[in-house]
Amino acid sequence: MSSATEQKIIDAAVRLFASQGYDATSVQEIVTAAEVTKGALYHYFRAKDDLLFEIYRQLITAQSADMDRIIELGLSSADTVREILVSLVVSTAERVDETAVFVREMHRLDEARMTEFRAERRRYHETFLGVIEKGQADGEFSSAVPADTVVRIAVGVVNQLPVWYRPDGAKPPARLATEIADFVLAGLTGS
Amino acid sequence: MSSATEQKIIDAAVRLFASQGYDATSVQEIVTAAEVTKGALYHYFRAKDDLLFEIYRQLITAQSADMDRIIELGLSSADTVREILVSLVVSTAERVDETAVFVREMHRLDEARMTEFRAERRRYHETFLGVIEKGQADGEFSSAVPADTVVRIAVGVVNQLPVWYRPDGAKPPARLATEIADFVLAGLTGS
DNA sequence: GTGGGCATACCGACCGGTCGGTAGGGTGGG
DNA sequence: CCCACCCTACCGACCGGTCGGTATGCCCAC
Repeated sequence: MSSATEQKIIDAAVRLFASQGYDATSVQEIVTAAEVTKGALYHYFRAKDDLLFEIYRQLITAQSADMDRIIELGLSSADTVREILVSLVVSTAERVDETAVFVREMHRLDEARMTEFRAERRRYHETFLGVIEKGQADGEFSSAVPADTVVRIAVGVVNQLPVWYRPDGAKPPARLATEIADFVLAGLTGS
Repeated sequence: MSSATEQKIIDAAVRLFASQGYDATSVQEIVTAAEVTKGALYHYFRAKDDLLFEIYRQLITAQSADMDRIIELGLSSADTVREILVSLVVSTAERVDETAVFVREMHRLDEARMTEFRAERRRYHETFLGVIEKGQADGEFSSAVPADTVVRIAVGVVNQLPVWYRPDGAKPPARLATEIADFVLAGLTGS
């Protein structure tokens, strides 16, 4: 449960962190943008980096839930991979700022949170990896390229999306998602 | 021409920026790590962010030169793409720290340098794009997926490489490069 | 002797975080 | 019904400390 004030602060923080970076954004800037005061911020958050962690948590939770939901559908390997990629690209496009912050400032987490976060990311990777390896074992995918490299490539594109994606660009997110999925599947099934 | 002191400063800066981030690294830390003093740093650089720009410049210059050299060989489209990818992956693996800094702190450049940098990156992208489009026009590659998406995917993997690549990992850079190139080429030629 | 290559001491701005205080809505004893 | 009490949400001036940058001068190679 998060109050309206709390969400306003997070929204402002995401926007500012994405455009200027975490360290370059002062707490004062955040509260000014959120139209609250420092007192309010430190009432809800113990420290500035709690904001970062909260942003990550929201993002990872949503992505993991998406993937789990898709896998449970029990589609073919190819369709599962396609759905995972499409949902990942579309949801990332909807949250470019969060993703940009996440990619750039991840390393600023403290030890404990970094460990927790790495575990969650590892789980995500290995689930995705499992889907591809199953497809290769079934003969549905080519085994020419190792599954872990394919996962790296897929995750790589998505994480770089904030660098070039513009909401007002020529290609809508769904189109981009389809193109990326097509390419990855062509690489998996071809040759 | 850069003096030994100048290069020591840049090397130390790259290492520290990569592990802690630009803002979280103080000028004092840099000069201590480089075993020089602030006087020396401000003798060679006008400001802290000159260091950033110098790091980018060295990276982009090297990559552009690599690509130009490969294109001049006049290989087939497939071999040209393969060589570009292999050289990109290998040289990025050799410069993980520089790439990590580049990806994470790029947005901190001031207006003028950002414009200059964007022009250089654009040139790189369009050259790569041209190679792929030529292959598609010749019928050597499939046109199923637009060339610009392929470029985005390729550059995306490389830029995310610092996140997961470890020099002491199981796969040597050349192996990784081959796998990535195989996958991209499978996507380009298949289906 | 003079200028490039530094060293050292220092400045002012700014930042994250604190802390004493307040406004206002709920609530329970009389 | 009401008022004393309290508690949550919030305010904003302020502090210790750090940081990028500068001013000044030494020193040695030419």
